[in-house]
Formats: sequence, structure tokens, C-alpha cells
Amino acid sequence: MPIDVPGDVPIGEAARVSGVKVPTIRYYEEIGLLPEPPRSDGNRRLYGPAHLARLAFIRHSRQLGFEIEAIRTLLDLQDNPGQPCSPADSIARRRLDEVEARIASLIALKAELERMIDGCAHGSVAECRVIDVLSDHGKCAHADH
Amino acid sequence: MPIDVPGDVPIGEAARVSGVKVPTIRYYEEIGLLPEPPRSDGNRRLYGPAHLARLAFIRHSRQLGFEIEAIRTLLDLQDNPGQPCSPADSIARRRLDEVEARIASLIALKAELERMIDGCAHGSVAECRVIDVLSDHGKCAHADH
DNA sequence: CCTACGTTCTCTAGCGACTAGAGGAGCAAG
DNA sequence: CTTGCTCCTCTAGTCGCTAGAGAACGTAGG
Repeated sequence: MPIDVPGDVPIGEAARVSGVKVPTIRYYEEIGLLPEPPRSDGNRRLYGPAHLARLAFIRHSRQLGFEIEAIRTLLDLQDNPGQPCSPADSIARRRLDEVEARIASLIALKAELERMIDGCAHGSVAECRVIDVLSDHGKCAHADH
Repeated sequence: MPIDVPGDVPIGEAARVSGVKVPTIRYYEEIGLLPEPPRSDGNRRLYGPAHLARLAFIRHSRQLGFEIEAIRTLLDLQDNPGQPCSPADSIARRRLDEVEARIASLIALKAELERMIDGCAHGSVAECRVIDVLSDHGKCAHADH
């Protein structure tokens, strides 16, 4: 008995299994991230396992915040597995740096927002700490912003 | 002796003191966030202290990550100081929630990226942990992504 | 066979928040 | 009076999608 390998599926099904929306799949094809799949007699796209795997790769990469161009490079690497993986490595490392920087700045932001909100007496706008702090950056505990 | 209150300054100077780029200032005017300033004889924009204060408010709000529409509301509130400040409060609170959610998801992301990078043996793509994890979400320590 | 409905097709335009560049005019210093 | 900077308006581009129009296909029921 043959295992239930997914045969060729139409775009809606590809969207369902990959979690990528239909127009987004078409968009990925348009920008050359996903190769053009074969078409049915009625001109519908039919995705096989290889396409679905690639789509999953793209989706996962996007979830990790990699940019399209970075993903393009990563996919190229995946297609040529003999090459050294240092480019992949450095792309991931760069992304990690970004994420760390972003976390740090968001934590500072969070502190600033909390200070604003906690200081607010919930009266009129005239005494509102939120508006007050926004108008005068000097009232910030100078987060890096 | 008069204090050195900034007189009317051209857009370049406004950009310098506010830290908002020239085209961005014009953009804020275009979308009605910053009122149209008076013009010089030669049709140049001239910003007075009120404009500069508003610009600083906008810039600070953007740095804290508020959306343009939220800033529009905040500016309206600032213009009508008699109103209750609860709308400002809730805008800030919503932003805080977003920031907290974002921090949490970025921390999970960071862990995932670190795992990928640490696991990479720096050999060829064929054994690259980075590419490997990207192709198979199952290899993630299932962060919420 | 006809109809109804869901899916897919292509195409264009829009989102947010800018950013870049063209082509021209004003303005201050040498 | 020329040089070089700033400023003007305008259009178009960025990123990663998202929305919608209008038409064709495909399938299930009657």
C-alpha cells in the first residue's frame, strides 16, 4: 500500500496546509521565491511535495523574521547543499543581532510607557501624564529613543 | 534682554532641531498631522515654536511606536485639555500591551535563533543546522510561531 | 443538461510610514 | 554675477503583503 504522500494539490489546499494565504503564495511566485508550479488543464496551479516543502521553508523563515532577500539566499543555499554554510550562518547571526537590539529597545520602551501610564491621574487632559511626557521628551528616563 | 526663543525657522532647521527629516515633515503636513505653517515671500515654510513643539510631540510619539492615527487622537486631546484623559490612557495602554506581546515573541525568537546558530557545525549546507531547522518546523522548540 | 456555488484565474490598486529623485526656483556669500 | 546651498512641487518606489473586480473553471444536486 502506498503511503499517503500528498499528491498535487490546488492553491487553496496548499494555503491550508502551509498556513500561507492564497494571494501570498501567488505573490511569492511572482517575485520568484517559489517556482511556478505546473498547471492543470483548467489552468490551475498544482503543488507537489517539493513545492509544499519550499513553501513551509519560506513560511518558517518569515515567522523567524527573515527578509525576503535573505530567504532567497537561504533557499539558494538549500538548493546547493555542497557549499559552505557560512552565509546561512551569518544571515541567522545578523537576524539574531537585530532581534536582540529590538528586544532591548522594546524593554526600554515598555518602562517608559509604564511610567507614563502609572503617573497618569486619570483626570483631564490638562494634567495627563501621558500627554505631558509625549510633549516633553525631557520627562523621559531617557530610554535610548 | 529677550530670551532666545526660536523665531520662525525654515524646514531644514526644523528638521535639525526636531530630528525629523525634511521630507517626513512635509509628509506630516500632507496627511494633516502638522498644520500648514505660514510661508515666506519666497514660498518657504516658516516654523514657529508651536509648530516645533508639535513636531517634537509627533517625533516622540513615533519613537514610542504610536501609529499615526493614534498620534492624531493624542494631538486632538492635547488641543482640548479640558477633556478627560482616558482616551490617551487607553491608547498608551494598548501600546504597552503590544510592546509586551512583541517582547515575549521576540524572546522566543531569540531562543530559536540561538539554538539554530549554536547547533551549526559550520560545515557544508548539507549538514547546516540553520537550513535544517528552517526546512522543518518540527525541529523547533516550538516557540509560539 | 442546467443551475448554483465554491474555487481559482488575472489584473490593478491600496496599506503604513515613509524615502528617493527629478527638475526648477530662491537666496546668501564672494 | 556666479556658485552652491536650501527649498519647492511632483511622481514613483520601498516592503510584504492585502483587497477587490470580473471572469473562468469545477463539481454536486436536481
